[in-house]
Parts: sequence; structure tokens; C-alpha cells
Amino acid sequence: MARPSQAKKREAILDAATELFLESGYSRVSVDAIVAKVGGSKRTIYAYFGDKDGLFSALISHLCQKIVTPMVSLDLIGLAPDRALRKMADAFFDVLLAPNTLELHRLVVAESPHFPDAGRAFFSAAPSISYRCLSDYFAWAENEGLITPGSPYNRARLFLDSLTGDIQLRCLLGLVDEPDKEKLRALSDEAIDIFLDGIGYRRASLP
Amino acid sequence: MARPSQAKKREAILDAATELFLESGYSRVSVDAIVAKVGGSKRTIYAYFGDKDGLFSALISHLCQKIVTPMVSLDLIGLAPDRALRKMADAFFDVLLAPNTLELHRLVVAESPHFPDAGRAFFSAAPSISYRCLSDYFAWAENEGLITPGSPYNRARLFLDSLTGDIQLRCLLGLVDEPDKEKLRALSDEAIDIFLDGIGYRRASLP
DNA sequence: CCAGATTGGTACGGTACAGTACCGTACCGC
DNA sequence: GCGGTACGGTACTGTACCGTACCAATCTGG
Repeated sequence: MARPSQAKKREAILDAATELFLESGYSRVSVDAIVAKVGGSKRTIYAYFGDKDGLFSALISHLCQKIVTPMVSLDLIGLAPDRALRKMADAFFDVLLAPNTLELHRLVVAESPHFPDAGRAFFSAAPSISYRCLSDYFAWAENEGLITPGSPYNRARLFLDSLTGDIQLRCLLGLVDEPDKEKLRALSDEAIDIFLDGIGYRRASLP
Repeated sequence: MARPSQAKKREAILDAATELFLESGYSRVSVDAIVAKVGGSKRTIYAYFGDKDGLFSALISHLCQKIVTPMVSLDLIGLAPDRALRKMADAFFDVLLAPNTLELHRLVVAESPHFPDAGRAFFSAAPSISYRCLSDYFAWAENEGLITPGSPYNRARLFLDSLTGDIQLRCLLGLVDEPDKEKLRALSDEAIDIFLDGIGYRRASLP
């Protein structure tokens, strides 16, 4: 039934549309522009996705799955809290501030009133996975007696959110071209210090 | 030169356009729709604002000034750290999660690539003022010996960002209709507890 | 009360876009 | 090799929209 070219064509359409939508937003990209980029004809796009909305929805869920892949393989269990938070912060920044993530974020936030499913898909992908990963770690660490008792999920939220707000917003608004690696490091160092004190962990020696 | 009706007309146009843009976004609102809402003719709008872009830009800076007014009068100096953070958290949530703020946020984030000035105006208004307010307090508190030394601005960012991320994003994405006051209270309580430990303040007695 | 400017209402020009129709062509299973 | 299906290319329809033009009504300052 499925010709080998079908899946590839569908993918090619999604890729081209993704690039355009991420760059310019939903309303500013015409179906003609997508056709001009991917080649072929409008007929094909409408055959695969029904209409422009359908293409957009398919594209968003496709992207949401794709962007968080570096996050799902992260395993913190067994690490000391300072090491775990450091590793988490680094991985988190890598995903959070990647150009594709920022553009997807902007796109989903902008269109979520008209595409509620896109909002749901994005949230369960982007922040939710990170929260859960760190939350699992905190549950383990608390069980090991490394940190004081407290809601693991709330702590994960607090920690990751404290890394997110300012720098992410400035990137989203185009006020920062390329985030300075050193400043990110300084920011996460401070967040880790405060947070470790707050959850009752004293690091053994020098970091 | 200025007829008394001129300023009022301008304001009325801005108000009507604001409501429509906040609700549906820039591209989905036509100038005709604004005219239909405010009355009058397109001629008037183009006389005042030049074109649709000009109207949008004027509207954004107008809104940015308006939204943060509850924040500028906040004075924390003299309070104990736990009280100050509590007061700050309450005022911050009130502004951050107000429907108008969320819609403005969504709008500015969406359009910032095409309206860089809007991004700048929003950032200097919305988060920047709160950061500075809390930062000033931390500087004072450190000087009074109430908390351990540390960069006041970074601490302000960390604390406010830890309150922001998750709940704000869920509201932006339409996953939460009305934020639950009790849950907000619980969230800020936990953030305050952790943060007070992290900056070396032990509260005197019961909160 | 009056000249002059501003506004309201409507219509219009030009353009861009979503979605469809049509036709020729290349590729598929058989 | 052959019939059927999907694809590429282009043209087309209907619509929506930005910005302007025109004219009558209204208001302003003197």
C-alpha cells in the first residue's frame, strides 16, 4: 500500500514546513511558500494533511517528540546531589536554549489558543519530562538520606524554573543572540548552591 | 491644536485594538475588525497611527507601562526576609497571572521577531521591575546582616523565576483556567522555605 | 456665524492566500 | 508491458485584507 516514497515525501513536507513555521509563525507562512520550498504541488500537501491546520498540528506533535530526545536518556540516580544538579542543569540548558526549542516555544505559546492540542503536547514534552527526571532523582536521594524530606516534584519544579525564567525570556524576545556559556555556568552554580542549602545537603569537599 | 476629542479617540482606538489583539493575536485581527469595534472609519486610524504596524507598536508600549503599575509601588525595605518574600510572591503572582499579562506575554513573545522594540519594552516592564524591586531589598537585607552575602540581583532572579516557570507556562498554554489560590500559596511557601535556607536566614518563630 | 480642518461611511484598487480543478506524467503492482 | 494510482505543475475561484479615495456631516477657533 505504502510506496517507499510516501513516507519520505511526508517527512520532507514536514521538514520544510517546520523550518518556515519556526522562523515566521503560523499566519505568516503560506502554503504556497511551503510548496516552493519542498517542491511538488499543493495537491500533495492537502492529500496528506487535509488543510493548513492539519499540517500545523501534525508538525507540532512531531517536533515535540523530537526535541526532548536528549532529555529522556538522562539518568541521575546514584550521583551525589551537587553532581546531579550540575549534570541536570547542563543538559537542561542545552535543550531549553537550543534555537529550535526557543522557536517552537514561541510558536506554541502564540498559537495555543487556536491549537489547544499543541499546548498540551508541548507541555508534556518539554518541561514535564525534565521535571519528572529530576523528581525521580530527588525521591531517590531522599530515600538514601542525602537530603531532607520534601515533595520531589515541587523541588524539581522550583529548581528547574529558577534556571529558566530570565534567560529563556530574553532569548525568546530576541534580546540575547547567543547565551554566554560562562554566564550560564555562573547562574547555575548559584542556583545549585542556594538549592543545596535549601534541601539540606552539605557537599563533602570542593566541587 | 489638539481638540479635546482627539486624545479620547486615540485612547478608544487603542483600547479596542488592545482587546482584539490580546484575544486573537496580530495577524488574525484586521483593521476592519478594529473599526467595527471602535466605530468611526479606517481613515482615522491611519491618520493617528500610520499603519497597522504603527498601531500595534503604540499599543504594546502603552500596555507595558500600564500592566506593571501595581509593582512599582511595592516597598519591601524594613521587612523581615520571610515577610518580604511572602509579600513579593503575592504581588508577583497577582501581576504575572492576570489574564491581561498572560495575553500580553503571549502576544509579545509571538511578535517579537517582527517587532523587536515590543520585546524590549515588555522585558524592561514586566520582569525587570520585579527583579529590581526584590534586588534592592536583598541589598538592604544583606547590609543589615539579615542574610548571607551574595549577588542581590541574581538572588532576585532565582527566587522570582522559581515562582514563574511551571504555572505561567501552563496558563499561557491554556492548560489552567484559573490558578488555584491555595496551590499558589503552597508553591510560594515551599519556594520561600527553600530560599530562606539557601540565603542563610532562620526565621525567628512561627510564620 | 463662518472658513477650515477632521471625522464617518462607504466604496475601491491591488494583493495575497486557502483550497480546488485539471491535465500530463511517472511510478506501482500484476 | 499495462491499467491504475499518486504526483508535479499550473491555473483558477472565492475570499479576506491593507491602505486609499471621495463626499457629506460635524466640529473647531475666531
